[in-house]
Amino acid sequence: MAADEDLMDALVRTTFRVMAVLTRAGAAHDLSLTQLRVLGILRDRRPRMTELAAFLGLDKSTMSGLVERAERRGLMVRGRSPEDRRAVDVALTEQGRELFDKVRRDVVAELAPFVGRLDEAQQCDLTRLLDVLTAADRAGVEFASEP
Amino acid sequence: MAADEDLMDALVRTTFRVMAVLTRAGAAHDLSLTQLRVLGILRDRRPRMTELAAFLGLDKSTMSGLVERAERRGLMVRGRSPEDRRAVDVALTEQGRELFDKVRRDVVAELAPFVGRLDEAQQCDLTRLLDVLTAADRAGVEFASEP
DNA sequence: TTGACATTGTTGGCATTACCAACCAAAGTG
DNA sequence: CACTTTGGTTGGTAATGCCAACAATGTCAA
Repeated sequence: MAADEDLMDALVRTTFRVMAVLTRAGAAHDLSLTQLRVLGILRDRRPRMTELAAFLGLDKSTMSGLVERAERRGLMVRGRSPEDRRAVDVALTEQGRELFDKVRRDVVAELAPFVGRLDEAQQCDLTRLLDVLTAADRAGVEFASEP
Repeated sequence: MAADEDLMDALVRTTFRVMAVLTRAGAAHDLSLTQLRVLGILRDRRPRMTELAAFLGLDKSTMSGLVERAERRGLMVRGRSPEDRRAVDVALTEQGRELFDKVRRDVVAELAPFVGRLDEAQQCDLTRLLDVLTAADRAGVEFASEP
């Protein structure tokens, strides 16, 4: 059996498993996977709507609704850009940041049992391999702080 | 910085990246991520509705709609179980299997550039590490054929 | 055997996600 | 100043997913 296809299967399996963790952790705080991701992106950025949509691979109109609901919940704010009065900048509120950090802690706790199956050296190996895998196109996939 | 949190970040990043590939490959054939996953599960199983819902972590009623639409498209069939006349067995049709295989090929092609960044030895290492990570609870996360 | 209870799946109602097409407003271009 | 492009919103539709309520079976105790 081809090594690369085995790897792809493992990647897909892992993806679904991590997705389940993120979905559940988000849902515990009434956040969809997408909303959670938006919060993560906004954590260290202040993009405009179109940028955000491009990051996520979503339509502009989808972003409108997404941000609108999050704003109504007090998690984000929209403000017209000073430079370009058409553009809308999106930013986290303090409340949004706190909520994200809370969910992030839950995620870390839920992933711990899995990660704990590896010893420290293996963890480093795995991290490095995954970094290589996703290198050079990490745009828009940030969830956590920074490298 | 803690090795385990670095790893979790890498895992989440990878998850979003693979998810994007799966979503796009599915969408190219009018399949949502969830539907694609259902097809994958049915590939070597013939579960009843409740089992399927449990696999996916979804509500029974969600399954009803999901399977109903897939059946209307000719991808699956539902049949009352012979043993328990309340239960409904779900199975892939030939067409469903073909569609899944087609999408799977697309996914393999789209993942190839990423996987190709690793040499064969690294691929094996990564596969093994991911297998350890998701070991013992691979239920419901199968996408591809079999270990 | 019958009556209480549990399980299986469907239905209806709702909010969210996501797309597209159409639109307004602001910016850039000739 | 027209003309086009860009940035976002709105309205319409379909799909996803939850919950509560329900019908039909199955199970088990009295």
